[in-house]
Amino acid sequence: MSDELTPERHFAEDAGVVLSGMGMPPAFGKLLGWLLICDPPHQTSTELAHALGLSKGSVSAGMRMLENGKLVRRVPTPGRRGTAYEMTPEAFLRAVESDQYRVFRELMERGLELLGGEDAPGADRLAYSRDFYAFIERELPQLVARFKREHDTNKEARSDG
Amino acid sequence: MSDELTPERHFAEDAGVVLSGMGMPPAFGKLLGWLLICDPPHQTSTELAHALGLSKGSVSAGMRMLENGKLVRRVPTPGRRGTAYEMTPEAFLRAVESDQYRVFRELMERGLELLGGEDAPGADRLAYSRDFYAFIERELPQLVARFKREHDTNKEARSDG
DNA sequence: ACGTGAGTTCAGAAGGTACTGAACATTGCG
DNA sequence: CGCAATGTTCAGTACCTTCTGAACTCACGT
Repeated sequence: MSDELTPERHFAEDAGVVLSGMGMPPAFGKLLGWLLICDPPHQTSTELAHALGLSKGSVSAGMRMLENGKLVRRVPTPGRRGTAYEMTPEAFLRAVESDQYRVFRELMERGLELLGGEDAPGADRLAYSRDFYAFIERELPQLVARFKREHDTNKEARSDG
Repeated sequence: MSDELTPERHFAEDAGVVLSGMGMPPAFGKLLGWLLICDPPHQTSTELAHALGLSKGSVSAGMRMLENGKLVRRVPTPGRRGTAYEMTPEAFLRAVESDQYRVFRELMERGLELLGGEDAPGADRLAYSRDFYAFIERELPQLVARFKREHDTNKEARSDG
């Protein structure tokens, strides 16, 4: 590992701090941050470990998490040794669409069952919150789709101009 | 603390598990879950501690966090001793609108600066992600507003019918 | 003004989690 | 087939966070 702090490395460390503040392991955030800006975009585990000063074990665990979340994918490395990864182009879109809202909605569904249904005394706030998360869960994918559409449109406009 | 597991208590414990899985202290989730369904809706610290089997210290810390996040507010308790809290009616709406997306966007702005601007080599993915979070940050409040509108409309329709 | 109950703060303990490093497995190349 | 390098697993460690319990402060009511 190099001890000098390149801008890339600096950003990866920042990402580690932010993500760990959200309950993820720091190494997870560092890997994600690095993969967001590294050149070339695909990196092997060894390269990642070296670039970020992490042990092979940490990289292995972190990459497994990233793969599970579909934030990263393996890329074939013909000729070269080892497995390389790169960030999914729409990693962050997926992260936002992800099931964090579903988890909340399900929690509240369970709560409504425990209380004895929507009309049970004291269930009004719970039902309202459940409705809200169901709404978000339903609408967010559409919002993301709209971003993609609008962004592509802008890109075309720029290259036309 | 009572050791029996009422439905309300059970739900609060569930909420503690879910929230702690998201990087929040378990006590924070328990308090939030309890306040979402308790009857009456306003509860003093002592009542909360008793209901959830938490120490006064934990309740104090947890309620401070909830207050900071504007998820809970103090309610005046004329006559009675102590401070009572109740959940903000739109607590979860606020939680979704909250600044988690801003944090990401700012992280990526910082990254772009470190790399030397939007056109720096390797900055394309970062710029795209930044655009995305900026978009979400902009649109989510509108989505939440739409939920409120539609929900109110539905309520009127129900009470009219 | 005093006493009582409520809330905050803080030090210490307990528990949990992430990281490391070494042993093991696996894959590609000579 | 063996060598070398890569990736995985796992036990141990170090760290960090949360919770408790006690001491303290504060405010109300009598």
